[in-house]
Amino acid sequence: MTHAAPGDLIVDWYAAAARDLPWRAPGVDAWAVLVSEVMLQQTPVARVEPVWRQWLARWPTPATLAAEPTGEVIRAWGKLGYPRRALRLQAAAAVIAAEHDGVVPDDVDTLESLPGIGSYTARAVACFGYGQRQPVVDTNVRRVVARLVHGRAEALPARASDLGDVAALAPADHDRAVRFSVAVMELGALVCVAGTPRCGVCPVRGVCAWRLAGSPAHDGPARKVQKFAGTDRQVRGRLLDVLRAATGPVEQPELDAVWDDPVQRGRCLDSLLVDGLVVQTDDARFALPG
DNA sequence: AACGCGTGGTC
DNA sequence: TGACCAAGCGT
Repeated sequence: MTHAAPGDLIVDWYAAAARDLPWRAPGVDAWAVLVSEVMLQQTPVARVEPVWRQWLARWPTPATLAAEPTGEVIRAWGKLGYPRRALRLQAAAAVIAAEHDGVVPDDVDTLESLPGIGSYTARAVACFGYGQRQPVVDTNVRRVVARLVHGRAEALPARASDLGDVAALAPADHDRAVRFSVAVMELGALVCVAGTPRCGVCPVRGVCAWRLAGSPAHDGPARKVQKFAGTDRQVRGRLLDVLRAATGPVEQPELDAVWDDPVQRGRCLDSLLVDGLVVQTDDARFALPG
């Protein structure tokens, strides 16, 4: 008797267990997929959903986003976090509009050359947006591969061989291989999670190298969790929050009120100016870019 | 290659 | 309750 390959088990599990997410609906185009993928970089699904709907209703094509004042784009990004992503997404839209006839490229290398689009996002767009057979490796997938294939408790740092590891798990059939790429991510997001994995409901528990090894604890160094309170990130967030809420340019004292330490405050405001998230007006006030 | 970059939910 | 976590990217 033959055993189903892990990739097939994961695809079949996905058919029954996948979340019903709007960017996975039939007819969602590559632009909508691209917007979702950039928003989902480090931001949870629940917070992305409403903003993604608003963006696609407002900017249904790359050209429409490219034509918008950047301040409006930053404002519409809202509190998704890491607002430089909004800047880069608009810059990518501008390249798509100017150099690709407004059509999101379907080639991984071309996608990867766009601002804010790296290895993960390029492959996600090619696979989810264009139905290509592509290994798509994010943190969830690296964790699944670490356990299922390598018998380790936690993901290793990203490395070039990740793509081959995932490709080796994919079913031979084209359509199933395409679905496998999203399915293995979903498995990592719902079952093979970072905290306590739900091995009892895992479709590949019987062939998982980590389980078969007795679920050994992670041996390497614990990865350090980044601080937030008191960091420049927090200060930048507060400064930008004031500017997003304002209808026009704001005076310096209004920004000074968000943080006591003038040195750190000044450094953060300057970095926002350097990033292009904030501009200074002729009369020395501050605003989102026009 | 390690680090900086936002925000809010969870246990 | 604060540590941990969430579909990365650029430098």
